[in-house]
Parts: sequence; structure tokens; C-alpha cells
Amino acid sequence: MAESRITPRSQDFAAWYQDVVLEGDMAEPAEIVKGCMVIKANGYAVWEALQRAFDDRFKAAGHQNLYFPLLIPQSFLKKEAEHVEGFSPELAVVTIAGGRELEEPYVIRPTSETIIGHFFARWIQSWRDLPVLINQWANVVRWELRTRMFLRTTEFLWQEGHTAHATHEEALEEVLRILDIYADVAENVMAMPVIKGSKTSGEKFAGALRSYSIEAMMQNGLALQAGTSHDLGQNFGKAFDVQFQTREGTLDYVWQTSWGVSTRLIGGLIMTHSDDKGLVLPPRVAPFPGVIVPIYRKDDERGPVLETARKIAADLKIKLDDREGQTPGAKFFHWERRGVPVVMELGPRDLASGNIVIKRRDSSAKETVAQTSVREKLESTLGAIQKDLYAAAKRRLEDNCVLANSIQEVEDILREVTAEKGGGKFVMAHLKDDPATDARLKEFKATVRNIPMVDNYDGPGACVVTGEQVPQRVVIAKAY
RNA sequence: CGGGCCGUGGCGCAGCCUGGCUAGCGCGCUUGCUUGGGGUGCAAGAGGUCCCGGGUUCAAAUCCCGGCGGCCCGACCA
Repeated sequence: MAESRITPRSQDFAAWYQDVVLEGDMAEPAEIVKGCMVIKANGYAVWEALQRAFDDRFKAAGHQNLYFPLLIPQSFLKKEAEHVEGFSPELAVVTIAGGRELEEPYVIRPTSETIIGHFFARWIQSWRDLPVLINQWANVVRWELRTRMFLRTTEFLWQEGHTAHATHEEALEEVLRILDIYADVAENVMAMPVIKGSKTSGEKFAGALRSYSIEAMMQNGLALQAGTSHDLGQNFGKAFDVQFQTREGTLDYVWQTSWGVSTRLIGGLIMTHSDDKGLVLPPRVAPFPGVIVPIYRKDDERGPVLETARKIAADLKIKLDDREGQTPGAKFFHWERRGVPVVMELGPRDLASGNIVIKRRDSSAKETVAQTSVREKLESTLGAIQKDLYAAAKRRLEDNCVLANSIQEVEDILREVTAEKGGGKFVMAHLKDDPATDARLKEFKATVRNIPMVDNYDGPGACVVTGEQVPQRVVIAKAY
């Protein structure tokens, strides 16, 4: 009767995304606070799953969590020239507090390099104090002009790791270690394949020596920067006077890194796996793996069905939808929209046969299995869903990476992409890291996403714009 | 921040251009019966600051001005 309120992807990808977020009960616009959203329980549970995955890995790599203030003295931002220039347009500033104008305004943190730099200076005196490996889970505010739920909101949740090292080599190792963790979680937990690489100088973090990213491809072929890891060099060390005494007794500035992933990942997750029926969640990030929908028609069926369903649900640690007054059909649609990986049906027929029906969210495949083997079946099905979702996304990524050997080819491909028909591509071409080449791509609303760490192609070649030799092909794409 | 579209019970909309009965419709919600393996049917109900603030008018959801918020495009950015 009531049709799905989800716009098909083929009709309008942006509307589809919005519909999936809303119908999946992931989040909704805050409405009274511009550019902000309410992350609803179904969405927050996904965030918690991601937090656990990252946090476990950070801790295993020796990092500790702590917490810095939300408010940062405005002067701190100004200490690193590039940093302030990069962030000033998007700062929210507190000028009045306690009913009085502040002598020095505070900015609401857009990121915490500066305030952490200040404390690093207090905490670090000797090479023996290094490395410092810390992380904080926090909210940040960036006054964005255009917002989209999860992908870009004024306030968002993230983790920001900050480390200080005695040598550049060690810092760089850290940057890449974190990039590996990001890729690991993206691929093995979120089932979202990514390309690890370094950003071009034009795309790097404000204040960094060099930035690295993982880039994912959404179903419409647009790129999404899903995580970044920065080699800050000694820039912040110098700006905040973070010096330490070396083994040799000399003074040196620390080498710092910073890295972060945000709730944006959830947007990426949605645009990687979901379909026209709604949200699709990989089992490893789903709030719960499955739900049982009991089916009965007569009162004398209801009791036994519910009893068995309850037992199985408790046994498997999955949910039982025992709401009265909702038909099974309505319940199926409900859980489908919310992306629950498997839905099980249990009715009188199953009770008689000792079976249970198990249905996959991703493929819609339905299977009847003996109740005695449902545990194994659930486990193997969840494993298969996780694996198949990754494989499908991986195939899409590979199929939509195309080679271009001249600027003409690059532009021809990008022109099609800008047609907004969801046929986005990652264009792999030799291109020099240069403002001039950036400008050339900008005409097509494309950017260099990154320079892959692993070159899957043909090594060095001539830049399609300047003709100069460059070491490898880069990823060029339109991006969120 | 510029351009476009939009804001009416919980949700989706009609009404607005051309001001005027009691602001309608579908879904949802409540109650009862019914139904139940992919959105069951029938009946009776509840539910409204028409985004906010001004203005014009005898009279404003409707016209005018100013805000706020959302979506899309653009410029800027995780």
C-alpha cells in the first residue's frame, strides 16, 4: 500500500542518499541548528561499532586516549601560518561568555593541533619522553557553507590522533601505520575498499608537510576521502616551541603527526552498500546482526511460535520483533529499510518441520534451515554477507578505474562524469603535483584524490599536462 | 556565501496565482473486530502556532517586507 519513500538511485542519487539516511533512522537534520544533525540510535550504534574497531587498533599500536578542551584561545590558531589560513574561514568564535566580552576570544576547535602543541611543549623535555602517542574522541565544529548529513555537517564526531617523535623517519612510520589501520577498518570492518595514497601539495592539511588519505568510491563513482593521516614535520613543533633534548645533548623540535576519521565514514558506508530498498549494513558494523519475525494466525499458534522464537533469539543474541498489531509484512519492510543483515521468519509451518527461514538483506536470498543448525547458518550467512559486500564494492571500484594517457582523454572522461548520471570514474593518469595541473582539472570539478601507495599500473610516465616525467599514475576524480 | 526549489496534524501532499464558509486528502496514530509466510480489511476516533516576525486589508495559509531552516547547483571544505 504505502510505497517505499526511497527515491531510486538511478533517478536522483542525492535524493536517494537523503532518503536512506532518514528511512534507515540513521539521522535527521537538527532543524533548529543550521548545518547540524541528530545522529539517531540506529546511526550512533554504527558509529560505536566503528569506534570500537578503531580504538582497539589504536590501543594495540600503543596509543592512549585523553581529552583536550573544546575551546581554544584564538591566538593559538595564528601561531602556524598555513594552519590559520586554512581554517579561519570555517571557525566559530566565542566572544562573549558569562555575560561579558572576552579579552581574548575562543574558537571552537575545528581540530586540535594547536592546543595540543601547547601541551606537548609542557610535557616533552627529553628524547626519553618520546614518542607521545595520544588520541581523543571528540566533536569539532567547522562552519561549512554546504552541509549533507554525515558527509559534511557543521559539527561532527571524530577521533584525532596526535603523536610526537624524535625523528622524521619515526613520524613517517607512524603516519603510514595509521593509514594502514584506516584501510584495515574500512575494508575489513566496513567492507569498503579504499585506495591508500598521498595527497598532492594542493590538497594537503593546512600546516602539514604531507598528507595521506584513504579514498573510497561511492556507487555513483564519486570519490570520498574516508580518512587522513598527516606528516606535520616540525611545523607545529616550531610554532609551539616543542623542543626536546636529544641523546647527544642537543636541542631539536619534535616531529609530529595527526590523523583522523569522522562520522563521515557512515556516509561512505551508506553510499557504498545501500540499495533502492534502503540501508544495507555489513554485519560487522550493524547494531545487531539479525531479527526474528514471528508469524502466527491463530491464538493457539501464537504462544508456541513466540516461545520458540524467543528461545532462538536469546540463543543467537539477536532481536525478536514481537510487536503486536504489526503484520509480518510490515515488519519485513521495517527491518529492511534499517539495513539489518538477516531477517529470520518463524511460523507454524516451521514449528511443525523444525525449520526456520533466514533471509539476507544484501541479496534477498531466502533459505530454510533446520533450527538445530541455525547458529552455524547465521554465522556463515553473516560471513558471506560481509565478504560479498566487500567483493561487490571492490569490483565496482576496479571496473570504474579507467586509464587515460592524454589530457584530452582525461577531460573526455571527466566531461561524462560531470553529466551527473552516476557514471563517475576514477581516472588514472600520469600527472605532476603542480598548481597548474590542479587548475586544469578544476574546470571539470575534479581533483587529484591521491597518489596511490601501490602502483597497480605502468610506473613512470610523462605528465599529461606538462610532459615531465612523473613516477606513477594518480587518481583523478570528482569527490564529495 | 551566490542562484534555484521548498516549509500546511507524526510523514507525504493539495489549497496560495485570483485573500472570504468550519483548512482538505493519503499514509501513519488510538480503540474494537478482523487479518497475519512481504506494507490485511472494516468501523469509530484523536491530532493543526498553515516555519517565525512585521506589514497591507473589514478579512491573510494565500499578497508585501524581513528572518530562520531544508534540498539541489556553484564557489569553499572531512
